[in-house]
Amino acid sequence: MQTYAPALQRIPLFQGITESEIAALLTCVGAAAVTVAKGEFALIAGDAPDYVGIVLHGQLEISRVDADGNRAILSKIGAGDCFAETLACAGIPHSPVNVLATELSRVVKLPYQRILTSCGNACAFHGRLLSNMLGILARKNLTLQQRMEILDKKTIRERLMLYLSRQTEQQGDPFRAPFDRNGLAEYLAVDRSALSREIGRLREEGAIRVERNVFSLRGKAGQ
Amino acid sequence: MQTYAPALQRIPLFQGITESEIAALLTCVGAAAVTVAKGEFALIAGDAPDYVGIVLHGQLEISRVDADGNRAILSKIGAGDCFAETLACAGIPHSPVNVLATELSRVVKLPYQRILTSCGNACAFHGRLLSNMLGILARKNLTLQQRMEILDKKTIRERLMLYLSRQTEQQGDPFRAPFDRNGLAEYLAVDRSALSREIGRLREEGAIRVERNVFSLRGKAGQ
DNA sequence: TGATTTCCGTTGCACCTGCAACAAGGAGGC
DNA sequence: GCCTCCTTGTTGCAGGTGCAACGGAAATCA
Repeated sequence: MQTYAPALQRIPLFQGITESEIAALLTCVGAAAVTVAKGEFALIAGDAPDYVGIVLHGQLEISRVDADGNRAILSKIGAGDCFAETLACAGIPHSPVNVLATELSRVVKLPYQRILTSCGNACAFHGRLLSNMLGILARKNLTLQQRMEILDKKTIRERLMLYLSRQTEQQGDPFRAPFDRNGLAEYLAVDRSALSREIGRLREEGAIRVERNVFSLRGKAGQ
Repeated sequence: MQTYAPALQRIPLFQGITESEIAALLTCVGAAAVTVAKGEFALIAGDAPDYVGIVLHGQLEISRVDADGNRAILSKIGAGDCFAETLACAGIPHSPVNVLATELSRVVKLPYQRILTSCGNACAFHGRLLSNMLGILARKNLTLQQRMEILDKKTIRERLMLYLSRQTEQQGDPFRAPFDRNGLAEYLAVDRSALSREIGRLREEGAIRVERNVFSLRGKAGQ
């Protein structure tokens, strides 16, 4: 039945928990696996997100519907990703988002209340689950915060330079960005061509060096 | 000694826990209260944020120092606010930020590891503490996400309209914004005068109605 | 009441940036 | 090789926006 325990072993939520412990945990919290056909919803706006969702396989998109009926896709998730965990933890009674399967998918739902209330059994890994959960939320928090600092800047140059200096701090000086130009432009929330233009200017001024997605803050002279 | 338990009762981290339980909890996790003089640091960049900080009284500012030495103030916190909780939960070994007291302050530090490992005593409220913690992180997450959606928009008009429609969804139609113009401009990350200009245009077009910080999406005709 | 400060709207101006279109180079498929 | 698709750089243009400055209205306070 719970043949999906092995697959879960690698995702952040279950890090540090052995396969057999995961299996025990799943029955302990009353995990339920469901299949979601393409075009169907794993979670509908308005429903209570009282569980943590995990994608076993497939592809789903998280979207929000405006009052005007416009649908905005917030993100896409695949195997190993979680969903609804923030809503569940925040205790939001009605989901503001939809989770729609764009292909045949299978997801597990862990009832949030039973994640919280540690079972009577002496399952120490239950504590680990909570710890992992806190870690996931906190790291997502830091990620959001980091991008927000960038989006607070008003010019492309400021956003780019802040991004570059942050990355340089973390990865050392010549560093490889995990984006192509399009991705970087999206991350900085600016137009791609305008970004290219600004990169060109900075390069010409000798402030940065660029080759494909490898950046260096050392000017030409500095080598 | 732990005369500060009553003050803690009202902050989100301890919601649903009685005063006496809080006192027990504090000794249980080994909470330590420290006084921080004006100009001193409660947390220095590079140090291990292995605790959750709570401000009992006073005022502190969280700042980040660039490689160039420029200091950027990220936020200010006061009585009842928490700090370092995200870093602790994320397991960040070295704090990227400073927490500086701008006036004589007193803070409590709860060792994170001991928050996680529930004490041997049957303290059920320990679970509540974890639940509260998850709630805090998750809500902060949603707050960040919400603003991020706004900052993703490229024009003032789009940002403002998105903000207004979100607020209208939550508060009903004529709603009072918790900002003055300056604050709203900061939240939307745009220039104040440019925001005023755009508000003027929208009003003239009949798309919105505004009086001070009360907004309505119903056009003039709609009443 | 009068003075001071804060908040808000307005405007002129420069310029940054989004947008669209195009070209060059590279990667991969047949 | 040849073709196609993807990525990146470039450019003209229009318009949105930051910036600075000013003036009036409202609020706070003595």
